[in-house]
Amino acid sequence: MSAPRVRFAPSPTGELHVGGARTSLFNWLFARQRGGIFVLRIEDTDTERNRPEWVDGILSALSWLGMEPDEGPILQSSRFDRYQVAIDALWASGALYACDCRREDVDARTRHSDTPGYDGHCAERGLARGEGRALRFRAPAEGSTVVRDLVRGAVTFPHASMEDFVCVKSSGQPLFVLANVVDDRDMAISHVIRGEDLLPTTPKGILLWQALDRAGAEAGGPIELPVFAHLPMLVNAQRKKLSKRDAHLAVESYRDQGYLAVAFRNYLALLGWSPPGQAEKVGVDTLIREFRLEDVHHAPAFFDVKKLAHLNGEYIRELSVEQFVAAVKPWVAPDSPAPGGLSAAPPPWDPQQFDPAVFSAIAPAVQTRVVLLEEVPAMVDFFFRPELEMAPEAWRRVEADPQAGEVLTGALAAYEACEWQAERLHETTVALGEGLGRNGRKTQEPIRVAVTGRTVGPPLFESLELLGRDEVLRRLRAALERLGPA
RNA sequence: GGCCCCAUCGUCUAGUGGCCAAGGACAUCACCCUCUCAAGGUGGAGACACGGGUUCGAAUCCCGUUGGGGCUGCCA
Repeated sequence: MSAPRVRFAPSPTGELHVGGARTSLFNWLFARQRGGIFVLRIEDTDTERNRPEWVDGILSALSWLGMEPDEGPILQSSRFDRYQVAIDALWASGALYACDCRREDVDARTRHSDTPGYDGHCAERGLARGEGRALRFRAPAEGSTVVRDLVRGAVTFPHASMEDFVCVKSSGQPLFVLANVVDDRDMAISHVIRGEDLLPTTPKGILLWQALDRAGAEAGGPIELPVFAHLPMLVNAQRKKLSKRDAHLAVESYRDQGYLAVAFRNYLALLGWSPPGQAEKVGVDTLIREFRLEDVHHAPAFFDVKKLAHLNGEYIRELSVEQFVAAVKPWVAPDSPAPGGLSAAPPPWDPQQFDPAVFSAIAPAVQTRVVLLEEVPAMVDFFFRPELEMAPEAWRRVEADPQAGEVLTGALAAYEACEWQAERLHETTVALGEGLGRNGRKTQEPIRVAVTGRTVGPPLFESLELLGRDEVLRRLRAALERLGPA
C-alpha cells in the first residue's frame, strides 16, 4: 500500500481548540507512522465568519505541538475556481437541480410531514441556474450508503432519511460538503480522520464523490474513495460536545500557562486511545510506533485538566536543571518578543532585579514543586523584589503565634554569628527551637513568613543562604518591627 | 420527531468468550519520609447501566430497555 495522505481541516472560526488538536494529532501520528503526508487545509468557504488571522494561530499552535504540516495551509477560499468546475460537471450530469425555496416556505410545507427536511419541491421544476437559486443534490430515494469506518466498522445510512441537500449557496459559493469532497479528491486524500460529528454527513459526501466520478469531473476517471475514521468527541463536564463557549479550550492558553508541548501531546493521545502496556507517559516515538486507528475507543472523552497537569508535572521533573531553567525563562526573564508566539504573564519583579545565578541555584527545588511553568514566579518572587509582599493569612499565623517574637529575635541573634551555609542555618534554627520547646517544623514558620512573605515555598535554609545574611537580617528586623512589642 | 453513534471505578482507560473474586493512570483518603509545601514510597476505598437470551462458561456475542451524545442550516 502506498504512503497515505491525510489532512487536518479546521475552519478558522476561533483559536485551535483541544478537540481540533486531538484530531490533528491522530492524523499526524498516522502519517508519521506510515511515512505519509500530513496536509493542513483551512475550511474557510463561509467567508462571512472566517478570519484570516486565525490561520496564523492554528499554524503556531500546531508548530508548538511539533505537528508541522507537510503540505499547506491550503485555503479553500483560494480554490473557488476548482469548485466551480466540479459544480458545472455535476450540473451538466443532472446530479443537481436549482431551488429557489425560502427556508420559511419549506418549513411551512413540511411542518406536519413525517419526513422532515427538504420536501423536493423544486426537484422537477426544471429551474435554470441563476441568481438567488441554490443548487441541491438529487439524493437517491431508495437504497442506502454504507460508510466503511476504521474505528466504527460499517455504518449504514438509508437514503430515505436523506433530503436533497444544498451543496451550492444561492450566492454561488460551495458549501462545506462539496468543497470538502472536491478537495479530498484533488489532494488525493487516502484517509479521512475527523470528529464523529461529521459521521452523519459522510454519506452525503460519498454520494457526491460518486456523482463526481460519474460526471467525469476530472480527466483521470473515477477516484478511489478514502477510508474513513471518525474519532469520538471530546466533551465538557456536561458531556456535551466541546464548543467555543466552553472555557479553557484554546491550545494557546495551555502553552501560555506553561504546559510542556510533550506533555500536552502525550495527554491528547490518551483521549480515545491508550498505548499498549501500563505506561501512560510515553514519548512521541512510542506514540508513532504504536498508534492504531483500529484501537481508538468509541465513547466520548472528557478533557481532564487535572490529569493533564499531573502529566505536565512529571515531564517538568524529568527535565535537567538546565532544560528547566531554559523552559521557565519566558516567565522569569522574558525576552521580547517571546519565542513561538508564547505569551507568558510578566514576572512580578523589576527585570533588573532578577539574578539568574540565584534562580539557577534554587531551580532544582522549584522543579519538584510546580506543575505549570507559570507557577514559578510566585514561588521565587521573594528573591527578586526588595519590598516583600506579605501574604495576609501568612502574617496572621505569625501574629497568632505567642512565641513568634522570641523565635525571630533568637534567629536574628543566631544568624548574625552563624556560618552562612544552609546546613549550618538548619542546625542553628533547630537548636534555637529546642531552647523554646519547639520542633523544627514550628520554628521555621515565623522565619519563613518574615523572609519570604508566605508559609509555603522552597526549602527555607537554602533560600536564606541564597538571599545572603544582610538581607535576611534586614527582613527579620522588619518583621520584628511589624510585630510590635510583645 | 427522524437518522446515526455510544455505554467498564468520579475521570481517562485495559479488557476482543475461560488467565477478571475486572488491571493501570488522574483525582480522593490514610500512613511513611520531612524545615513548609511539593516530590517520592506504601496502603485503602472506588466500575462492567438494566433485563432477557446464546454458551459448559459473558464485561466481552445477540436482542430489548434505559440513559447519554451527534446530525437534522443556503455553518463547518
